Amino acid sequence: MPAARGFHHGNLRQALLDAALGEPDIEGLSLRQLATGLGVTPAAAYRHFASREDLLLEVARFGFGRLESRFAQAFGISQPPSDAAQAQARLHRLACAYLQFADDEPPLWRLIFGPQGAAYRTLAGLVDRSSSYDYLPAALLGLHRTGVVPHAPTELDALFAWSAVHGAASLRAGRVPGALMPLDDLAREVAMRIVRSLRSPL
Amino acid sequence: MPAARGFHHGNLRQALLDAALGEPDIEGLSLRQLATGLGVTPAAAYRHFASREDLLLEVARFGFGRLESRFAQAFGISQPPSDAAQAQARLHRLACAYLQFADDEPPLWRLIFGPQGAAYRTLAGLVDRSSSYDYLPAALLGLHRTGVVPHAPTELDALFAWSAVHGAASLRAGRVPGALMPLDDLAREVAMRIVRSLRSPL
DNA sequence: TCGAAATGTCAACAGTGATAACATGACTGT
DNA sequence: ACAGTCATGTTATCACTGTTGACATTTCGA
Repeated sequence: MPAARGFHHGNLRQALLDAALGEPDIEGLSLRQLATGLGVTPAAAYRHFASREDLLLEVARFGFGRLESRFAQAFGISQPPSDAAQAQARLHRLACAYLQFADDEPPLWRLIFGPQGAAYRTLAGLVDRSSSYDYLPAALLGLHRTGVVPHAPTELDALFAWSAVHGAASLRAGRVPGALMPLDDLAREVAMRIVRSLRSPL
Repeated sequence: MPAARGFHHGNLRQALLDAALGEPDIEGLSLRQLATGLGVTPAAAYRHFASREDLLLEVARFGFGRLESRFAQAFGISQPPSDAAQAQARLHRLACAYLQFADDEPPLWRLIFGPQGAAYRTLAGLVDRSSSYDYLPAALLGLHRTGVVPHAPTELDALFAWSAVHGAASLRAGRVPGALMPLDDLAREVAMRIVRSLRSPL
């Protein structure tokens, strides 16, 4: 258990993580710059992280936590929605949270969902056992329970919904022109169409 | 105009591009390794590319061309579909092409749609004026013309469709468990739900 | 044929991740 | 209070990277 302030620098580990979080291009950061920027020798970083990759993995882990807490807050109290409007609002909030994360913290977004993101996610064991998987299906189930949607949503329905939201966030993060509308509008349009895809007959 | 075979190596430029295409991690490639692997001095590469980034940009340009040609082939003859089934098949083929590209050439996919992808796309000026933008809207329009969909699809409809397909491809490329079904099935499910989202009332 | 342009080599620079050997601050048990 | 041990830092160094400038050679056109 590291003391609140060590001797030379005082929890350098956290300082490195914080500095990494402040970097505009996390994947491209330089350990040496980070260390010297903190007034410490490059080699000092290796007392706290086995490698550069290890640092990035830790940052990714933190980023996932942040995303998941956004989800949790957007999901709201886990009581089943009593109202159709409530159920739809919940889905809308989830879409907003996803998009907002991409908007608020592009470096973290790129780190997590970028090319190496898959590696980070699996190495950190963070997606497969993450409850992030569960928010969307739960929201869809709420739509069914409140009568918005006739059939109980399947796993494929959830995957489709996730694809749509994730895709929208990706296009937005990628500055694709069409996706650069006010965030709330985009979220609403996406959520609305997900609902439509679920209640269309056959 | 470079001769088919130069003197020392013979069109080194193309050889470098080809070698880069064969690399498992294009963004992370080493110019020196690439050059020495081709039996040539590192500095030689700079006779053909201003920088490493310039090489990657060229590769990205090529990759976009490949993706677009897949789209073109999937779209098929540009005659308006006479049949509802034809219109739906066209959308399905487009989804397949997108997913297949992600499946067939992960390195290119990551390069193009990864974190720096936006930079490459804009620097290369390849997305904004690319006809890749037009295939999906055209396919949706075909759905309307053949009576599959009641209303003429809007730009937002096209954006949503793109998000769904792109998101599915991203999740698949990211090895998200749910997306690892046979490609054809995934494409079918996604295309079907896009259609549903379009023909649902209100 | 001869000069210019294209294309390569060589040598060097600064910057990077990483490691081994060493130094020192800070805690811990007696 | 002291001695020892561990945690944490420094120094020096390695191999590797992108990039550049000065030089060499090959090819091609006037």
